[in-house]
Amino acid sequence: MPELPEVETVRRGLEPAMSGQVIARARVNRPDLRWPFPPRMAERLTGQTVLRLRRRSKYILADLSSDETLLIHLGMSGRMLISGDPLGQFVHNHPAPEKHDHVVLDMANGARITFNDPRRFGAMDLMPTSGAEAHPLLSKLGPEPLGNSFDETYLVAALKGRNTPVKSALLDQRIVAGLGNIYVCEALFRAGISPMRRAGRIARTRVAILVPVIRVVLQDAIEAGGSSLRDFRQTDGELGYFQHRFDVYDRESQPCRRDGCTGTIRRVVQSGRSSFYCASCQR
DNA sequence: ATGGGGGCCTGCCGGC
DNA sequence: TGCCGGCAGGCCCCCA
Repeated sequence: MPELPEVETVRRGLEPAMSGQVIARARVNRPDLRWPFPPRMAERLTGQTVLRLRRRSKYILADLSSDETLLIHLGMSGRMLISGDPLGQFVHNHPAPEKHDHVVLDMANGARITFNDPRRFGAMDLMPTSGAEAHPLLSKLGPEPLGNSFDETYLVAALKGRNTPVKSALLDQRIVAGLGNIYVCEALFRAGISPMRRAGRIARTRVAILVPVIRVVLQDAIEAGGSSLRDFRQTDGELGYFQHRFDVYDRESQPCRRDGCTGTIRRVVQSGRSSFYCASCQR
């Protein structure tokens, strides 16, 4: 579900409750999500201090005082909700447990972090902090789209010779890590590039436009607290609101929002996923 | 190597 | 009101 902006929103939401704080008790309510949890996960979490919370692509990484790192992926429907009174600013107590509450972390500061994931496409794992980037889920990821190494030169080279539609190429996490269906659609609209265009056949000048466009879309979405369509919630349960700013995603048959364009947003299916675009604006 | 499709799960929504 | 098919923001794996 959550793409880079949603994961970053969750990471930022977790920071005040978790960063620098001790996990007093970890409860693991089932043996697996998408994959089995690592052995003795609850014991390995209990008593550890969370040194810091990082994000890589759509993964949250919690570095622990045990020199292990907890990897968290929200899959399609995963939520990390905070309850309790970590900073003395909330009056409510922990809510009643809900179906699909799979992992619960009680922090020594009184905060409770609940991982809820109905579809169980999410994941958690533990690995040594040193060499975490070698984890099988992380080792093949491409550059961070908000990082310095993602630039025109890189993207031109990465798309070169690719016959696949640019839509599929930008969803490929080995090319750039963190984009999903929504933000690829939105970025291609802002760049005026058709999702069906072959990745290797985009003029360099247009790839040069695409790079900053991707960055700005993601930054705009982070500032808006992500997009909430069906499942996504921030750590306080609030909705993000970037969905109100979509130009094309989920806007089939609605008018194009670009000034002066009289086109209509269309939906096509590309490798099993919906693409939304304006055929007048995007070539 | 590259590209496309299936499958994993549950929940929700629209149509009948 | 109830049932059923279709669909969903991700990602791994297999096949051609």
